[in-house]
Amino acid sequence: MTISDIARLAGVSKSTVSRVLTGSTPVREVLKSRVIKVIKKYNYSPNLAARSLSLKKTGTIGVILNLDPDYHFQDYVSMETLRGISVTATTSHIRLSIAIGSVASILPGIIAERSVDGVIIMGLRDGDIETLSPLSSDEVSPADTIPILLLNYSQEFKSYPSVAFSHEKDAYSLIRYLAGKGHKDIGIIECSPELIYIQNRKRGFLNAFKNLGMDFNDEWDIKINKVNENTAGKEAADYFLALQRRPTAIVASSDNIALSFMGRLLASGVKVPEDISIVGMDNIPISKYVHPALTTEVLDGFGRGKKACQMMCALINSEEIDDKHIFISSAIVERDSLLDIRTRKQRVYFLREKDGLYKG
Amino acid sequence: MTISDIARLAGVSKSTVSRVLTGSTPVREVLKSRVIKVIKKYNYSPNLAARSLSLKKTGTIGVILNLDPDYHFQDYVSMETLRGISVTATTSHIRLSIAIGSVASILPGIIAERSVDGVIIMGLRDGDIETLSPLSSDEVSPADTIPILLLNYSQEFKSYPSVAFSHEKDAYSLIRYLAGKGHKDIGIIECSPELIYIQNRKRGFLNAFKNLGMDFNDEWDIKINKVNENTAGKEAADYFLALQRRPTAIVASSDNIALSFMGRLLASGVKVPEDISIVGMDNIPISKYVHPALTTEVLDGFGRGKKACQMMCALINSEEIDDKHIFISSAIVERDSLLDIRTRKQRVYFLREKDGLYKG
DNA sequence: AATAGACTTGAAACCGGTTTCAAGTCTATA
DNA sequence: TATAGACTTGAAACCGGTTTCAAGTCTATT
Repeated sequence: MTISDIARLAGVSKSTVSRVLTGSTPVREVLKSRVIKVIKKYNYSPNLAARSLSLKKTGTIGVILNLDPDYHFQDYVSMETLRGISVTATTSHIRLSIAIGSVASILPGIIAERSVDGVIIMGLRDGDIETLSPLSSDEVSPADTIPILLLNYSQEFKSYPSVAFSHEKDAYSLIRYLAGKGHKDIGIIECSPELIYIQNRKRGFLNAFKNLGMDFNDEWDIKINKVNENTAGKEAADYFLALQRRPTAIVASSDNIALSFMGRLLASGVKVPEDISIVGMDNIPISKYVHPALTTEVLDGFGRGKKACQMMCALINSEEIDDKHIFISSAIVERDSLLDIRTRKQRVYFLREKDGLYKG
Repeated sequence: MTISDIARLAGVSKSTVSRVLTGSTPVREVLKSRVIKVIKKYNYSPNLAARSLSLKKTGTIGVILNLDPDYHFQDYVSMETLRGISVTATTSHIRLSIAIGSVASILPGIIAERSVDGVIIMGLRDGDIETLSPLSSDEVSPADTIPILLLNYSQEFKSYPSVAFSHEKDAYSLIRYLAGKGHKDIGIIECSPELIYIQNRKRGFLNAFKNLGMDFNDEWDIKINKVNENTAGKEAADYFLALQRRPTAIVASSDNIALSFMGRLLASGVKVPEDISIVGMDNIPISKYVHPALTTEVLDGFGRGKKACQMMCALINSEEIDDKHIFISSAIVERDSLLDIRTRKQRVYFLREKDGLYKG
């Protein structure tokens, strides 16, 4: 079923059918309704390839998950982001093309073949900047390139628009929050310290320590280069268990690390939160239901995806955008794995349905 | 940069450039190398829309995640499946277009606009069959439709090819395995009993009980209609805690349920596995690292995705396929949440790196 | 040396839409 | 009633590829 078939069946030219479809030019009511009837009858929808070719627009957004494709997704927040993008795209009748793998291997191809109108990149790393730069150099005419939107922010990438979590600010708030609960001795688990967001968080932590007049003990900052977050938690636990003097609270760079860290501590007879408080990040669903329930930072992945999709649509339509860089700030949800060491009271959380959020 | 530009720059006709690109017809070496040089120089790649229009093939596979888009992804295995599809597609130079939402609202559109060469549907439900059937009726000419591949299997859908887990057989094996550990009193948590795979599992369970001469106690079969698996676990725990006589082992329909169920039991002072053994399903990464480590059924999501992508490619190319229905069987990984009640010995698992698998 | 057959190549048609352009129709005004 | 201007519509060009078809060139055989 093509536009010519519809035209023939409705007794008009294909130009007229096209005008009815796009609404670009008014069509007499009598013809219009005749065309619509035929379209409905045969459930006709214009061929995407033909339309894209003519309009020089594909109606598709590309999403690159810049991950090692050989490893599991373990990343709840990324999946929530994807869901946010998808739901928003669907309501705008925009298609989504996704690819998992390195930006370097994926991006040049999709730009050359013009299969999408814009690209959203998740999880860009420092080294990947070299892949992007030739695309925005002076040699390339603007017509030969497409908008690129990043889902993380760094100084190095700041020429590209972004929708990212405000990790630095959030990390600062978290330390202030813990200090408010009486914690002065705070440890940090940094998993994959080469990741940009881990570095941003680190800056926030250090700033908070400095401004709050707290010591930052290097011995309590463990860096783990592990893709598998679960063994990272175990490794970190073994490290802290071996120390003479331990922090009263430990901040992990994800809930997965926090949970496996906590599992290992519990198995070793350490009491959480009585001996050590634990704070995670991500608010993965299970974190609310483990025992003790995990105190964690809530990252609104869905919101990030939604904003990203909206911003990408604006970029594609060359609309004015207010902010080139949008930041999504986190909240802290306090559950049982955190002890207030001034009162030595732990919250009894497990049965509650609703989380009380603290926005820093 | 278009094919005509390349042709002009190389001093040949665009037919010749096309022949160099597709390899459809031999081209003299001298011209060929001239064309290739120009293509390389300008990093040219044919426009996807134009190519699709001409070839009547998009080189794209559609994936529909038939989920309520308003709810979180919580499904590790589905994400692993997506990863399997993606990795396999990428190596075959095939694009992936994904959509999250109901089949009914998504499928007719993508078929009408011909934006993909085939569709893989995840999580089809019983009611959705009505959306599919008009597409395969006699009224529709074969040229107007595209291959559809399902990622779950049911009697009702069996006219469609599928790549699915062998839930019925696996459930049977699991009961036999538990019986081998001395468990005669086994409970079941069925979350969302309207789902096809839950029904398939149920059949396997019942068959096993019957064939092994074990009683199936209806009181120990709790059905929970909850989208949120975590509250489901809590609810199930409350139910079993209130019973006079409890089973010695409980099988949950996912790790998430098992973990929140276990969390609730532990918080109530019940010992796992001494009082109750727990078995999950999915083998989500964290299940290996909680305390006690969860015994669970391993579903090879990645493998399912890989097979699905391969099968879809075969369907698109109208190749002969050996089996219309491919089944991926699970394995059991035994960790600490399961007690052998003949010896009353629990395995000490937590520190082990490698899982010992049992294939039923 | 003539000719059949294989090989190579470019022109033109085609895929299915959108849009420009020009022609035809209708209405309003002088 | 003649004519300007607005409105409606179809023909044709175009988007950027692939493929058919026919013509030209080259080699091999008689």
